[in-house]
Amino acid sequence: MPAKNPPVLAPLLKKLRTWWPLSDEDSEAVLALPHKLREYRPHEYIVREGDRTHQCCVMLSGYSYRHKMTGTGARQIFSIHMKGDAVDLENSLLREADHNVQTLTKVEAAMIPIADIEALAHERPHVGSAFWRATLIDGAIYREWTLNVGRRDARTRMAHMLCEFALRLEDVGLGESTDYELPMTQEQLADALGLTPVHVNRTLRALQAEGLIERTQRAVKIGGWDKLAEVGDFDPAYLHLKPDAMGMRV
Amino acid sequence: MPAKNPPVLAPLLKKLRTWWPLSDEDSEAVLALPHKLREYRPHEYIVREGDRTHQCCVMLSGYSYRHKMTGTGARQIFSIHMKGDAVDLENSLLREADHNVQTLTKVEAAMIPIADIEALAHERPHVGSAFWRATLIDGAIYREWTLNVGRRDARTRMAHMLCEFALRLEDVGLGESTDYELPMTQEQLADALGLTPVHVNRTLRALQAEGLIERTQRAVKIGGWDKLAEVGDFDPAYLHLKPDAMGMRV
DNA sequence: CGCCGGTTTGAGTCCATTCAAGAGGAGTGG
DNA sequence: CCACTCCTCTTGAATGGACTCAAACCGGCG
Repeated sequence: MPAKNPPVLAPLLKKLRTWWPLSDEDSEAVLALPHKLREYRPHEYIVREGDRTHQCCVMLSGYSYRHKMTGTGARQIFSIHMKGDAVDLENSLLREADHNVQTLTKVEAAMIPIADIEALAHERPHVGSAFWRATLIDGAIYREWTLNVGRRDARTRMAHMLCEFALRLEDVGLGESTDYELPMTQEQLADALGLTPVHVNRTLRALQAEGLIERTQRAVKIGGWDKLAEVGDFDPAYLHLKPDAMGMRV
Repeated sequence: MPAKNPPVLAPLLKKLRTWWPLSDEDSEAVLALPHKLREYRPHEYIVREGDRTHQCCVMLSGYSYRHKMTGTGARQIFSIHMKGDAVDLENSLLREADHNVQTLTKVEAAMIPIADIEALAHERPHVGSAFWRATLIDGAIYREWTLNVGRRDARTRMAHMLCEFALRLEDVGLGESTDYELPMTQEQLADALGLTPVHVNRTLRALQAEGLIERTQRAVKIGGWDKLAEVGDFDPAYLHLKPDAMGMRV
């Protein structure tokens, strides 16, 4: 079922172009990647640890997250994914999946056979470079996440993460950097931060009491970006956002 | 100063071949990458946060580590690197370095201009794929590190890390998996594990009291691999080692 | 209306931290 | 060869940030 609608893979292309200038031909080749549309329900697994997947899931709408569990059942979330993210390259390019990817909300996705991505990367080296770079940026985000979990206290950790989400969501055009949707339960926040749900609750409410954030239902409003960034020890350099996007903030 | 000695970049080639079969021509092209030899002293910076590097440092001997500091001066180590690792691809391919790489011991390295690596990846797509995969594996190791720091207690964390080092060192042919050199101070171990040096000391000595490890000077001897792996909740899948290497253990 | 998943709050506990002091080892200089 | 210094390791005691246990509250939904 080859692509008919030109713009379906546009979010992927946008992401790839961030760090590598692609010619019109290269761009069209990306958009022409064969794919099938697929919809996931909330809380559905996209990839499960141990799976051998042969296609890559590019997100078009909704949110998902990457996680893994310890032998005792404790869970750690590594990252949140949104529009434009290719969510299981790491799993399908290596032997077998070493972690899980699960949806947070309903997700619309384009499934691309991994073989076609590889073939395209070989035919068009610039596309290959763009994918490679996207992978490197994911790595940078993982590292910051580790620093956050390993060396910051609960309050700082939480503020930092809220700042990261703000900028990433803004970057892909979802919400303002000071007011965005965040469909995570406190338990999921806890798993992302390496805390317990109870302590997340207290931390959140402390930030709220200070007027740094406002949390209604599943949305976050930031009252005073600069202050929150300071509390969260947040420097967006590691996100490697587009130069012009960088200028807008901090 | 182009390469004359054929085998200088052999460790890099070995690593690249682990996950992608390279033809003889591709292999020779990798070995023929222009490079300069360089030596670093212990504790010297290879890359500093904020640097813009234009060459890639491939380690030939010695150890180095990747780290970043919070605004309050707390440090988190993300990974340890050894023979064959290309240590600053992430930094030189993106705009500017978002973290530091520093030597642990004396290091011999081959410095390759990043432009030559990119050119080779473009000319020879299989080489590009091999580099890409190496990056993906680094990502997998970061994720496990995060899980370790975020969701395991000190004892488990330490055991897990010692297991990881054992297998990785064995894989590159440095020491046995049950007896290896580990030139890290307890303070560095603490920064890697997200603990304090004092608590690392207590944890180490507790493991030793149980007969699980023996630590003399800067070396580790593992007394009972299976037991340590169990204590450390260690499953080597995330390292994505070669299939045949995997069979040897666990 | 009553269930159910998620949130909120309190009280007590514990793992890891902080503070502090001493011991061991390697290197330097007199 | 011995002092002296610096760095790392070791151990004890007290503290504290985050956890556990537990109960109540809330809003959405069948």
